[in-house]
Amino acid sequence: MENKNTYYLTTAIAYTSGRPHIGNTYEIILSDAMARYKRKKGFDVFFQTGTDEHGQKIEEKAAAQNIAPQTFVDQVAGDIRSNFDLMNTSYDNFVRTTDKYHEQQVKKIFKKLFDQGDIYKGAYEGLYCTPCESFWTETQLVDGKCPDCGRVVTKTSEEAYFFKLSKYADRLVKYYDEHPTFIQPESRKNEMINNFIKPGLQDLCVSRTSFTWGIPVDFDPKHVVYVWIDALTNYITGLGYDVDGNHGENFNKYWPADVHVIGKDIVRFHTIYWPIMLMALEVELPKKIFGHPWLLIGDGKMSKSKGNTLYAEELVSYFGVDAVRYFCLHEMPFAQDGTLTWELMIERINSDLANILGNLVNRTISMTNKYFNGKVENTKVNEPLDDELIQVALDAVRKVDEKMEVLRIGDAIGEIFTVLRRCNKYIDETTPWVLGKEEANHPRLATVMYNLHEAIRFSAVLLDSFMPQTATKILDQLNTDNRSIESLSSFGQLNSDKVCEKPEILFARIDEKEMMEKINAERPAVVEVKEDKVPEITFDDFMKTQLKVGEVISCEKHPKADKLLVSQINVGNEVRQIVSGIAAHYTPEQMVGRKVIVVTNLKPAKIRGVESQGMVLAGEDDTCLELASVSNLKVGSIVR
RNA sequence: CGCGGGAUAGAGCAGUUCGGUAGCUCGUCGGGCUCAUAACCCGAAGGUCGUAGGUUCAAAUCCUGCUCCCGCAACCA
Repeated sequence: MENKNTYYLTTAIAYTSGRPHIGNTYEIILSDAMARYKRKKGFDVFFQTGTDEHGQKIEEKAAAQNIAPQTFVDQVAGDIRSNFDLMNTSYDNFVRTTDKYHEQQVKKIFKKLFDQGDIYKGAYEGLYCTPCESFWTETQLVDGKCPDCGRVVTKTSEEAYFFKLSKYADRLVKYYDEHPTFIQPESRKNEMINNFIKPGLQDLCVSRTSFTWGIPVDFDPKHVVYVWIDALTNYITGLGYDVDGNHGENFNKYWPADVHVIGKDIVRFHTIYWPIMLMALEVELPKKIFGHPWLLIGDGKMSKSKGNTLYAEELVSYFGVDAVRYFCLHEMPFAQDGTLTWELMIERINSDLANILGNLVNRTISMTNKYFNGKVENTKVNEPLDDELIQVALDAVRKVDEKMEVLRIGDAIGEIFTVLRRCNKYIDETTPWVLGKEEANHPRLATVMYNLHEAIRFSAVLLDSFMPQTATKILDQLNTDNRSIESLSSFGQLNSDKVCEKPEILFARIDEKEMMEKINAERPAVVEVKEDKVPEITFDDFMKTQLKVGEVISCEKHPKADKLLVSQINVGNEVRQIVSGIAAHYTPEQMVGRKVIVVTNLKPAKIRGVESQGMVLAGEDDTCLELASVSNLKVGSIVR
């Protein structure tokens, strides 16, 4: 195998259906740290990211706003790009699946695969509910009927193109075996083999006729290319891949990819579909797929309905870019989902960035100014005590590299902080303020300060891949331009024997209580803005809704759904059966006897097979759900 | 039995592959220091490793059952 000095890494391309939240942003921060580190190590790095801009969802969203899909994705892609830029990420190329060169190649790839027999025209068979225009599988049906409307479904088939995956299954497994680190973390490899490959790979549906916002199939224009071939191929089209072999320079130079960094939810597409596609195209396979974990907010996954979505912009506005980068990179476990809360964020900033890092730089530079007017000089009055500090700094260079090799980014940063902690301890051990009192001790003091500067320089050079702005600030303050990783090969290469600046606070300590008050005061405003967007209705519109007081006579759990309760409710002239999604908050016992407000003229519907004849009113915020209840009104009373 | 992940000190996590004294960071308490951003350094308390069994000289780690949590799916009239 040739020893190439290039390094190609990619993120997954972001779907342009809406504004990217911090979980989406996390992926590019992670990748950026890897890209920067490899560059520092001397690799010729090509770092690609981009946006996935086709599909039904986007077509619908654009239609809802009454704008062209292209206009819609232009806007969102712009938002995503500025989000990435805000985080100071150093991507070399930003691919959009609506880019002309990409669309052209996708068409050609599809044609080639068809011509060579890997793609064939078949029928997408399923159980179709005509009124709902939806396909369902056996298991999705409720009592053999459409889970949406309860009507009878018919076995229908729709014309579609399929990719013969099974043909390549053996080769894929062989590739896994020959490249044991292909899938990271490794646990996901077994998941893929056991769940998808062993049971036999199903042919993959690679075209759609149900929407038009996509790349048309050249030779059969009522089809558009479905997401797999469209999106995954960006990794090669972005480099200038050409089906006919007239590749761009970048493709010849950088392919195969060294690593695709992706979310753990799409590991399957990248470790099965994508390699098989490449085999069919006779293109080399990527070397590694890293399925990173998710960044969770508080207890659960981010969701707009919970109101716990966090955006990078917002976090940056409170804490700054590097603090957010630090948190994402350091606090995320390798294989397990990580948690982000405001409190944890503040805790890490105070403890790690302000106390250990910022304060160290500050106190060191202050002392240099105080004792030597900013002059740094290695007087080489060494004591055995110094050796440990020096060793820790040297070890860190190797350890960071080892951790980065196995994609343990959080652990790599931890190694840098070990050096910083050791520096603080070294100050305590050498007590510069005591040495400073006697002129005779100044040569020793100068060495102590030199060692400190040098150890800090080590840390800053290593930190540069993770917190570039901070690293630059530190090195500027140290007034050194010796910033290469090579300059860490031995201790003592600090070339700033001249001066250093007055210390500047790198990270201010945050008063948690104050900050939380500020955040809480500012954030609910966001929710209110959203509500303003709900269109006005007239009085007549409102009066179309009939609301009555009803009393719950009996209540039980829905037999086929965890979140639902089925209540029998007396609304005066009759008893209604109503299904409500409140099982997480109320037990059936708590429901019985309660007087609630019921929408009585709502069109009945089947929910998970049980008929619901109305709706019980309830309110919800981010922490609780509560029924709207009355106590004195008679059953059957009209509510307005 | 729909699929998958998880349960380790008050909080966030490592350790589980390949059994051998239960670890890190934050927080708490006590002490030291004063160069520094009420920062730094030292020390202490705090865990029957979800639960019940099994294998073993030895189990957080391997095996089996169970409970609870979380995602996906379904669904929120």
